[in-house]
Amino acid sequence: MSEIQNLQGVLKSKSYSFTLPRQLVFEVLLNAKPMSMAQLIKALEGKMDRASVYRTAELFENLGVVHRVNTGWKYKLELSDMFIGHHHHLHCSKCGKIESLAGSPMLEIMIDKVAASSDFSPRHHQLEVYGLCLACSKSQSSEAKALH
Amino acid sequence: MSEIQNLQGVLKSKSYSFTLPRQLVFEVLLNAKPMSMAQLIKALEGKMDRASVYRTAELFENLGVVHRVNTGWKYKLELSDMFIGHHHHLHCSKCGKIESLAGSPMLEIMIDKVAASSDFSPRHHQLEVYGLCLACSKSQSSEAKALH
DNA sequence: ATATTTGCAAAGGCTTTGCAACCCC
DNA sequence: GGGGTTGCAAAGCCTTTGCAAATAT
Repeated sequence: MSEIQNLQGVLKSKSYSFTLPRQLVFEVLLNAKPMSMAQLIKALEGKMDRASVYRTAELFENLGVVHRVNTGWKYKLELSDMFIGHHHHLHCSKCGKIESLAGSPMLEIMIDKVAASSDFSPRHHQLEVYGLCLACSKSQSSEAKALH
Repeated sequence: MSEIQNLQGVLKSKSYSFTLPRQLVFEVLLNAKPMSMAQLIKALEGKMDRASVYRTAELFENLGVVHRVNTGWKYKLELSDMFIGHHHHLHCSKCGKIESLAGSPMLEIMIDKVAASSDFSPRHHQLEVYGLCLACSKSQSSEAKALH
C-alpha cells in the first residue's frame, strides 16, 4: 500500500476530501527532512496558495498525519537549568497546563547514551511529554477537539 | 547567594551590563511557570519596552540564562509516526543539521514510566537532543556563536 | 446538487531594526 | 567620557480570515 493511499484512507475515514493540494503537501513532506512552513510554502510556490498550505498543515496536524518539531520562535521562556534545575515538561492536552517533571538521572543518562550511539555528542536536550494531567484524566471526557 | 547576584555574575563574566531592565525580566521569570513572550511583555508593560524584552530574551538565551520551551507556532513539519515511525531528533548546534534518531523501546518505556510516576497519563512525547554531529565534533572548534 | 475546499487579498500579530537619548562602567 | 543599552516608531514577516469561485463526492 502506497503512502498516498494511506493518506487518502485517513482523510476519507474522517470525511475529508482527498484533494490535489493536500496530496501535494503530503508528497513534499514525504521526501524531506523536517521542513519549516517557509520552506514548505516555497516548495509549493505556484502550485498552491500560502493560505492553503497553512490550512492543510493545520488539518494534517489535527488528523495526526503531521507532527510539529518545535525549533524556532513562538515559544515560552523559563530560566535555564542553571537557575531552576534540569527537568522536563508534562503538557496536559485537555486543560493546557504545563507541569514540571524532575529529571530522573537514569533517564538523562539513557538519553545521552542513545544519542551517543548515533555518533552524536549530546550537550543538552528537551523532552516534552503530552497527555492528561491527573485532574483531566479523572474527568474522563477525551481531549479530542472538534475537527469539523 | 541570591539568584539575582548569580545573574549579575553571568552578565559581568561576559562583559555585559547589569541593567535594570535585565533584572526586571529575570525577576518575572524567577516567579513563573514557562511564559510566552506575550505574557512576559504584558507583565512588564509600562516598565520596559517590548523591543527590549525581545532583546533581553535573546541575550539571556545566548548566555544560557534562559531556555526556550517550544510549544507553539514557528515550527517545522514532518510526517508523523504513522508514516515514518517514532523517532527523536539530534540537532547539531554547529551546522544546524537535524538528524533522526530512531526511538529505543527501552527509552520510550522509561519516558512513559517517569511521566506516569507524576500522576500523568502520557500519550506521546517529543525529545530533541542538542549537541554536535560527528563531522562537527571532529572539526573541533566550538559552536559558540559570537555574542558581542 | 451540495458541502467542502481553494485562491485571492486584506487584516492582524508578532518580531526586528534604525536611531537618538540614556545609563552603566 | 565612551561604549553598551534602551525606548520609540516604523518596517518586515508570518499567519489568519472573509468571501466568491472552483472542486469533490
